[in-house]
Order: sequence, then C-alpha cells, then structure tokens
Amino acid sequence: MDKTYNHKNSENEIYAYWESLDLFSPEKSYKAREKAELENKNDTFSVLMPPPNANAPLHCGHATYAIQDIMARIKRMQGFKTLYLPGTDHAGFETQVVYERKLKEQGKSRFDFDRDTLYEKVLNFVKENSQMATDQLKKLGMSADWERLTFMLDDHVIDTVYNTFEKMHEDGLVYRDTYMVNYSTFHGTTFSNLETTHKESVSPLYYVKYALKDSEEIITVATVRPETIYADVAIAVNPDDSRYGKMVGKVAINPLNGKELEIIEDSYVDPEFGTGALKITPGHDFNDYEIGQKHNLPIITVIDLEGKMTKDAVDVSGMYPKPARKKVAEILEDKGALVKVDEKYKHSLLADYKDKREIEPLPLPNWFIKMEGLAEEAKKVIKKEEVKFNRPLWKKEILRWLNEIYDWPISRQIVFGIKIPVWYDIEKNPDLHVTFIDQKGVSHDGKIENLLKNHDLADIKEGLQKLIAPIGAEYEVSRNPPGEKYIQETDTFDTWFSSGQWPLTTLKYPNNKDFKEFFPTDFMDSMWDILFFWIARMIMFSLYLTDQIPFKNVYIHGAITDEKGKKMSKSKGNVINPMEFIEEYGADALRMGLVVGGNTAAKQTALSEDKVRGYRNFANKIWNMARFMELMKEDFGEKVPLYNPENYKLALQKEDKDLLKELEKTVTKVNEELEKYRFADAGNEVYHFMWHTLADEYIETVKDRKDKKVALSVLDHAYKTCLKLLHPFMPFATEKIWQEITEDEVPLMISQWPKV
RNA sequence: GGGUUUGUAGCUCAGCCGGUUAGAGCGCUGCAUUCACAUUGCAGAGGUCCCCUGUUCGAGUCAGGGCAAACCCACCA
Repeated sequence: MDKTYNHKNSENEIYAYWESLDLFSPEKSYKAREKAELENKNDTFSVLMPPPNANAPLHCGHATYAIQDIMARIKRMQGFKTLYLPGTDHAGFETQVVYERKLKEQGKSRFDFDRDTLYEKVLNFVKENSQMATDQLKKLGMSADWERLTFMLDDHVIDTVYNTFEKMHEDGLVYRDTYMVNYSTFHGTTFSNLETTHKESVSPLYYVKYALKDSEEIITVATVRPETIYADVAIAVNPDDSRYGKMVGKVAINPLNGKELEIIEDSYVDPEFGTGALKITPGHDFNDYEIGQKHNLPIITVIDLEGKMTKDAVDVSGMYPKPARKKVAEILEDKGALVKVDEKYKHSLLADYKDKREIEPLPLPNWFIKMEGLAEEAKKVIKKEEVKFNRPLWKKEILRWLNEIYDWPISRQIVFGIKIPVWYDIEKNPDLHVTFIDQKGVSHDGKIENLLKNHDLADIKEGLQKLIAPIGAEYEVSRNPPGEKYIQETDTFDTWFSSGQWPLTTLKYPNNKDFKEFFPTDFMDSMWDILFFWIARMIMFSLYLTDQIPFKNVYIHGAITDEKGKKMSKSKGNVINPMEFIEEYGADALRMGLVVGGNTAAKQTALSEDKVRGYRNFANKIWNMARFMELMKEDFGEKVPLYNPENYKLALQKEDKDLLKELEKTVTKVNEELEKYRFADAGNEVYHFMWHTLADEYIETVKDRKDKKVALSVLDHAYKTCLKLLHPFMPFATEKIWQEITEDEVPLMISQWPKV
C-alpha cells in the first residue's frame, strides 16, 4: 500500500469497478448476493434523484445528493433490492434563458426563428451538454442505475404527461380563462405566483386631478403608473371616508381621453394612503382586477405583449411604459391635471425570480388546473403522516400552502417545453391571433382569417411562432392534428407540470414492472425551496392518478452556504465549485464535509474548505490504519484467522473486550441515528470511534501485545466493521481499502451491513 | 401585515425525554515525532449557553416577556 491515500486515482478506478460489476442495477447487485443470507430479501427500497438541469454544471447544492446515495447504499447493504433512479430535467424556462443569452452573443434572438426550429436548436444544445451533469454525479459517487436514466423530454415521459392532461381535461379540472397573470414582457411568458418576487424600489408617485362631470369639483388620485390612466374604468373610495361620501355615484372625467369614470365605493381602498381615492385599472393591476370583477367593470389594456403601449394610449402609442410615463406626466402637467409628484416614494415592484425583471400584470388567456380537490387529498395523507417529513416544520409549511392554494396556471409562452396537446380548428376560430415567419424570414402577425387571404396554411404552420386563442375558442385535446385545418396551441406546460409527475414517469406508470415493484418510493430528498413547486405537486399528481402516495419519507435539507453562513452568489464571489473540491480533496471528503461536518436538516448548512480538508485527512488516516494493520500481519508471519466470537472468548484480554464493547455500542448508535435520518451524528460516531478509540488507543496496545494473533484478529474485525459503517459516507476510500485488505469477499458495496 | 426558524468556544455547529464537571470538528498555543500516518501524536487555553422573569429538588434544555438575525407567505395605488 502507498504511504498516503490517493483519491484522484482511486475514485475513478473504484467507480469503474462498480460499473463493471453492474452493482448499481438493483437486479444485478441483488443477484450478486443471492447466495448470501440476506435479511430483507423480499423487500425493495427505492429513491428517485431530483433531476438536475441537463445542461448546467453541478453546484454545491447538488452535493447534497450524497444524502440520497447514503440511503441507497445503506439499504443495499442491508439486503434490500435497491433502486436509485437518476434523471435530468429539461428545465424549460431556465434552459431557454441560457440559450437566449447564447443567441444574443450571436446577435440573434428568439424572434428570428419559428417555433419548431428554435425548439430543435435548444434541444440540441441540451443534448450536446447533457453528459456534464451525469458525469459529475458519477464523480460524486452516486450509486444510481444509469441504465434507467430518465430525461424529462423522453417519449415515455411526454406520453404520461399527455395522458395526465387528457384525464384532467375529461375530469373537468382543466379550464381556460382570461386571468390576471404575471406576464414578463422581457421573457415573453407568464410566471406563476411562486416564480415572482418583490423588489424594493423608489418611484415617483403622481397626484393626478380628475374633474367631475358638470361640476366644479375635482377628485385627486395618487398613482405610480400614470401611463395606465388610459385604461382607467372607475375611481374608488372607501365607503367610510366622509371626504368623498357625496361624490359617490358621480362621474369623473379621464384627464387623458375624456372618458367618463364612475366614482364607486370599495372597502379595499385605504383612506390613509395618498388622497384616499384610487383609480381603478383592471387591465393592469391585480387588486384593481378584483375590484373590477366585483363591480362588473370592463377590462381595458393599453400595454401589449411586447410591452409597448397600444394605440388606445393615443399620445404614447408604441412607447415602452417607462418613457410613456414621463411623457404622460408632461401631458398632465400641461393640462394642469398634475397636482404634485412625490419623487421619493418607496414601494415594492413585482419582478420575476430569475432576472428580477419587472412583471406586467396582464389579463391573458391561460390554461389552468383546478387545485382545490387535489390539495384536499394531499392534505389528508400529510396529516396522517403517510407521507412523513423529517421535521414537523415542513409538514406545517406544506399544509399552510395547501390551505391557501389557488388554481395553477400551467401554460407558459416559451418554446422549450412540452407542447400542450390542444388543436384549434381555423374555420371555427377565425379570430386566432397568429404570429409566423414566412419563407423569406419576414414576420407576419394578425388574425388567421386575414392572414389566410395572402398566405397558405402550410406556410403559416411551418413558420409558426406564437398563437393566442381568444378565451371562447373551440379546441380539441389531441396529440396529433385532428384534421387538415387545425393549428396546435403554442403554449407549453410549466416545467413543474411534468416534473410533478416524476415518480410516475421515471418508473413508467402504469404498466411497467418498475412501477409495480418500486412504487411508492421510500425516500425523497429535496431542498425546502421547492417544497411547494415540486414536493406538494408530486403528492397531488400521484394521488390523483394512482390513489397512492409517491413516497413515504421526505427528507428536506437546507441550503448550502459558504463558511460564514452566507448565501453563495456569483456577485459575492463566494461560490464553491464542488468539482474543484473533489479534485483537491476527493468526493469522499466533500460528502463528509457536507453531511457529517454540518447538519443538513437545518435550514442552511455551511460548507468550508477547512472542513473538507479535515475529512480528506480522515480518509488518509483510515488508509494508514489499514496499511499499518497489513504491516503488522506481515510481521506476524502466519495468516491471522477471521475473528469469531465463539472461538476467541477465552483468549480475549480486557482491552479486547473493552474494544468489542465499544464497537458494539458504535454499531448500535449508528443504526439508531440513521433510523432517525441523523446522518451527521451517525457519521461522527464512526469517525470518532475509528480515529480515537481504534487508532489512538487500541492499535497502540496491539504494538506491544504478545498474543498478536488474538489482537490482530480483533483489530481486523473491528476495522472491517467500521469500513462497512463508513462506506455509505465515504464510498470510494472504503471500497479501495477493502480491496487492499480482503481477498475472497464480495465488494464492500454489497457486503452485509453491521448490526448488533 | 401574517408566519417560521435561529441565538451555545475565535469559526461552523451537536447537545434528542430537564439530571454529575456543557461537547465535536476546524482554528489557536506549547511540546513531541527517522518508529503506519506532519494529511501525525500528546497536552493545553478558550464559554455570562443572547437578556429578564417564572416552573422545578434541579434549566443550555420547559413556560412567559424582551432583544437580535435569517427566511417564507401576502402586499397599499
């Protein structure tokens, strides 16, 4: 054996060794131990890998996948037929954003391509880079069955997603509605509430005068968005506000376009804010939209999907809202309608979570799923703890969200995703608004009825970019065109609509053998940030489709931060690349640093280089313990027999008995801690026993022992037991050492897990 | 505005059902080391367990109040 442990060579070599023996396959690893006395012979254990983005390198958070791998390795060693099923995600929106940045570098944008071409381009980009994520997961030591790797856009996944949509449609859970959505004119798509955030900002607050019809009176409102005054439909005051009581029911005149606006009462209005009078613009504000619905007010929009002012905003038509705002303020000033401007007004602006770009609330046709019934079922299994969380906190959180749930907008106006399987008959829907590029690359836009006067339907379909069907449009749910004169919906599913079905798609619900054998799965690990996005939806989809829970235990881990507990971010320059740590200290050390050096169940876990270095030293320590043991055995001359409690009872010295007792305690403790998913405590037990009891104390006594045969066989036994306990945490080093010190035994990975 | 979590050694954190003298890793100090490992060993320093009040024979742990930090949800034009 070398003087020090070399993780660089060993890790690659050992992973290849496992692969060559097919040990990641539940069937093969199970077979390899067929003759052994397996304890849980007839039981299976399954854990699904949360799919990382197929085309991005792994970040530190992915190193927490070690938790899943630890569970899989323990169960495998305990004799369970164990499936750790890996996969990758197309990450629709994320990927398209990345690809659009790439296009921008080439001086192009998504508008230069028709839908199908753009989709192909993005897909190829993903395929070119998709090895990256899986290669890196292998470097981390994941004992996943790569033969079963599922990609979110695999045919069978799309097939399941379509089946689900069809079933939901038949069950009346799918509807289209004009709905106030979070629309990003920058990204050209809708976001769900979960995907938006608020950012602090300072904007001018304009106080604008509205004259009352046939009267000298005026009413002043405060607004940060004067450019939407064109879309005002009413003015609201609080019913208890005595200042305005006598104005209610009267009519104000829109200072920009002269339209009449009724003054209405609504308790939503805060008399304390601004002037206590609120302009109602249902087309551009969520609260106004609700008030508008309540009072049956019309909806007017003056901003289009490209984010420009429409021709209804006469003076500023074609401008973007920000410059339009300034221009409108000038116009109001000229008209004497601008009372004052509070330049330092602080408020929060709605933005997308990804780029923090402003969100434009717009009433748009969208596809929705009714959530109430689905949420009810999910709540039941969570309350009964059929799905059990590792901390009570997460149970509480997920129930809170399920209690406040609202319908889920599942359509996204992006190209890279699974197309919604819906078709529109062009003859029945002459109002379809279509955008397409003709063969010369010229973009056309308009109602299908008009476009067909100058273009062939085939050309329109070929160059199709975007389609917006009016709310009442007739449609057919189908995977294939129902006839010649049909155009497919261009919206795609929200990423979470497909990943929410991950347990079903990966196991090939409903008829595949895997589904029958491994569903419901046993263990699901995820971070709290996608508790609602993903965990909750998987539970709902699974119950809806199979009446079964998708997984029995959910382990929610925390965010990985830098050594000071600060969030890693590129701008702070404190991002740790897991691959660099693996290169420098080894995957084993990284896994230990994360899972044993901190508490992964906390809301956040700090990872530091010092910690990882410490565990690299530990790997070297156990390597040298083995090396020393081998040297002592060599010195001793004859073959040291395997430890057997029956044969040795009488020959044992006090220190042997003490050690064996300690070993027993350690095994018990480790099993207890793991039972409770206390990985750090379990790992620490082994760490401490090996380094301080076995190495610092016992080995020192062995050096002077006269009955070396007894001592060495006790040492051999204790050490090997520890290697097994440590294997799930440090799979590479332990397996490598196992190869060095054993001869005829099965690989450590499928050896029998120690118990008392 | 509603909610959650956290506060213990220089740093990151354990301390689980209330029970001797409060622990670990890293860091720090001193010494040792041609003997498996300097990626080592031995020894050591370092704590108002955030503050106050209470319950208790006994509180880092339980209850009430405060202070501080982080996060989640909602969001006033």
